[in-house]
Amino acid sequence: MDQAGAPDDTGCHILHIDMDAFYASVELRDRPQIAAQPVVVAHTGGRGVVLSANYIARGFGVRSAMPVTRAQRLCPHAVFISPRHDVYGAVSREVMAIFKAVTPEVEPLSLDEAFLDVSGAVRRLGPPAAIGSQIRRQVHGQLGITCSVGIATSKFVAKLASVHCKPDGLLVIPAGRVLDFLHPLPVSALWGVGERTGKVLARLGLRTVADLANAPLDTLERELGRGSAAHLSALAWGRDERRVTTGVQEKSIGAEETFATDIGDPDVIRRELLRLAGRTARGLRSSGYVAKTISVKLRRADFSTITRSRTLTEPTDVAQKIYATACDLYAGSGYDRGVQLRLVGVRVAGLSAASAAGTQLALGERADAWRQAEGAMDKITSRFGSGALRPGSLVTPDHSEDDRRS
DNA sequence: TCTGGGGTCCTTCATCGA
DNA sequence: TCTGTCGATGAAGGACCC
Repeated sequence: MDQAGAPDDTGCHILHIDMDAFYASVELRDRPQIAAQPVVVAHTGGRGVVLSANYIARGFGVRSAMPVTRAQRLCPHAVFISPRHDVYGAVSREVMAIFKAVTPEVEPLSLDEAFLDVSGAVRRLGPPAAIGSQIRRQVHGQLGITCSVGIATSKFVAKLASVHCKPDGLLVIPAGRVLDFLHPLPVSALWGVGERTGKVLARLGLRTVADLANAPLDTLERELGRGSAAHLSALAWGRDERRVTTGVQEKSIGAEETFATDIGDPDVIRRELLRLAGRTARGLRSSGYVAKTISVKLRRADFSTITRSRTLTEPTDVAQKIYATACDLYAGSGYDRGVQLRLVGVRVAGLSAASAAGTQLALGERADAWRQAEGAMDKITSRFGSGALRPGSLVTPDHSEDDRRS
């Protein structure tokens, strides 16, 4: 979908690069014998959803985030593959390395996409469109997968451009053509318009970005709140001042789990909280953070969800502390009286560098002992795998720790 | 149809201290 | 001393994204 002729990329220094059907493409690269078949990456045999589908499967109506059971009905002859997150992570690091060889101004958004500001690379590598083409060739040649590149004067328009030229395309939106490109699009194309906001806008008769751009701001404020109204109105006029930022700091770390079948037994729930607290604490330690606020998420069988949180007096990265707080919050929710749950989650926020918090942590001798013990466990699991060590309460005769997963 | 898991951001409400 | 106000902060929930 390359544009014919040389597009006018003057001033278009922002590139949005997005791998095409990333997980599925990696799987196809490693199994070329199924390249002509519909391929779906998902956890099967439970309550999983589709993580990625190749374009053949999409032709049957299969989409990301769709329940696996539905995907199986739509495309029963598809090849269903369990995800290999470690492989995707490794490919992602190679992709990001290619980007960083072009410019240090790289802002990863997820494993498979990033913004690049190439204003500093133009003199060395040529105009933005040429840089985009070079990156596409390099990703394909080096990694065997394809990507799409959107090029514009702002992040938001660059992102829409890459969506527009998928798969395996490159699209430049010249500075003077932004509104021509933007205004015919449906409002759902805007960042921040999901199912809920889409319904509100539809009720107001606003279907295209042009409709939204020309809507009275006070009406939008009344319906959506001041912040969202200003945000969407600015986007609808192509205004997006956000710069490409590198080294974005994480704000929270957590883990959650959906059970294969709903569970009401508080002992089982607490065991799950212990496991999730362990995963969360390991995430904190491997990133070098401690956290001050701990929250639990509890989702009932009918999908209604509550969260409960508590801020500690001192930050922690100790699983036992996170677990104890999570249990307290679970008890305080009243859900520990046999309420059937389909999901539990543990999340920590208010992150700060563990190195800066070291002296405070040492004040609690007991916490410090736990910390040292869990640090030793980290070393063992990093060497022998995550199954090598676990708290005694997670060892059951008939289940491995990870068998509970749907 | 039946909804994962990891996140961010925003809004609203309650509380507390000045 | 009492009351009202205001800003900061925390908690909770929801919408959204990939």
